[in-house]
Amino acid sequence: MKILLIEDNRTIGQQIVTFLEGHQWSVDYADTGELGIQLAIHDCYDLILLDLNLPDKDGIDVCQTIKKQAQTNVPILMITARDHFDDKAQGFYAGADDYLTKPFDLRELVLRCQALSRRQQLHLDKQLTIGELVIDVAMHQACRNQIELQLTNVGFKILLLLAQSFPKPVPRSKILHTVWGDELPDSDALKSHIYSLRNVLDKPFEKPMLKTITNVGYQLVTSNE
Amino acid sequence: MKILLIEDNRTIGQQIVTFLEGHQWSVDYADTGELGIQLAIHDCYDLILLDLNLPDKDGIDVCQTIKKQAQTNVPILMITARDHFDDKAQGFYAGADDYLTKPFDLRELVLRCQALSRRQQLHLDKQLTIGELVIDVAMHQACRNQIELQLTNVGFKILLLLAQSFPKPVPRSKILHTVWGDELPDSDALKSHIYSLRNVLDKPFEKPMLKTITNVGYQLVTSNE
DNA sequence: TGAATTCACGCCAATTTCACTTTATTTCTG
DNA sequence: CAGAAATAAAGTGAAATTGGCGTGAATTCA
Repeated sequence: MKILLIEDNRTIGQQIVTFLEGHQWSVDYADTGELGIQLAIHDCYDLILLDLNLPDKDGIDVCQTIKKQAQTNVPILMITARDHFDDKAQGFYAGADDYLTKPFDLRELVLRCQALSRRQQLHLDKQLTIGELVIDVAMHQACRNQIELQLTNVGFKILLLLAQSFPKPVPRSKILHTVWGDELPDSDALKSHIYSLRNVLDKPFEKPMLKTITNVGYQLVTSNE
Repeated sequence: MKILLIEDNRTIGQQIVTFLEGHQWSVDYADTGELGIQLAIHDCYDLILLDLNLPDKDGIDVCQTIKKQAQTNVPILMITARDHFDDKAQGFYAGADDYLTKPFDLRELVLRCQALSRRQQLHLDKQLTIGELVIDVAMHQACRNQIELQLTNVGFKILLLLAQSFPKPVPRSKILHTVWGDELPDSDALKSHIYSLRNVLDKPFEKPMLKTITNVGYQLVTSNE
């Protein structure tokens, strides 16, 4: 899971980052609202932790801007010392998905992060069916028309991501992050993987399912289009 | 919104039901875990409020059973007096989407209900509708009269901007800036893109939607004008 | 040794440019 | 104050250009 933490207090920020990284999550850290917005819009995160009390910008504005401009529907968990009803109301109206008041138990933060991300990726251990394509996550296996696809590891990851986002297209950057995490390959390896994925997913069949959206990314489509 | 409340204490239950119904939500009420499970499985709710302290069954079990057997992936908000971390952890591991400890402000319950249902709704795509034109940002797709428009990347950007500003006209300079940023094309490329945008958006249809405002820019219009 | 990655080449669609036509707006003149 | 002429703005469509992406072989990695 890839998380963005927006928090001006570096001591608290570091503490949270350390704790979350202990859970095998990759955490980016922004100490100003402006930086937070930039990162949120240009990268793809699974979750954003937002402290409302920022020096340069109002946290509520930051939340609204991100919700409006981010490419994906990323959940936002607000962290703040303010615990009056009006503050919470303002936060939720601005689009927050959860609201935690300081001081809090770091372990509870983790629980709520998990709950939010779980909701995002609902169908993780079930069987996914997209048209004539069936993906079994647990079995690490995919079939099209009952014929098993001979996928490589990366190929499977890409296909799974595309299937989970179906019918929405997945931006290139999102695929890169999901497959390679923070350490992106130097050159464009994704292209080659898409190519070989097409060889097993599309080549042997009538109609292609993997569609390119120029300048954006890729998308799974079913025959009726 | 259709909500199921599972709560054994009838006084508290009635209080919550009344308050939620005041928000124009329809609330079903179950005072035992068994009844709650039955209702949750056979009806479709947008949200389930579950008190953990039930007489006949453990609330955690109820939560797990519902998550497992319900047809839809309905969000569950747990309500309980238990405030310890272990309790919360148990609740979240059982699949809870949010966790509220008694006593709580009923208005906060409403906020959290809204946040949960909103997140659920977001999975359905947000669409912009202007007259007979429908734009789906996530799908990167636009339809007029149910007919998909074959837009280029730039064409889509322009149309989206026009739609977002509807019914106001958008000045040329704004379009240029949105599509090309700071590095504007040397000659007047926008003219050509408007031309080709008209070819797909207006040509195949009865009435044009893309109107020129001389010396200013362009504007989307609906037929009744 | 098979999978992952890099690289170079080439195609093609999207974009840009340009020359020309049409339409709108202003200015000029009887 | 017409109505014509001049000027500016926008539309049209084809040709030129670019950049993104597909392709498959070569290379590295694990």
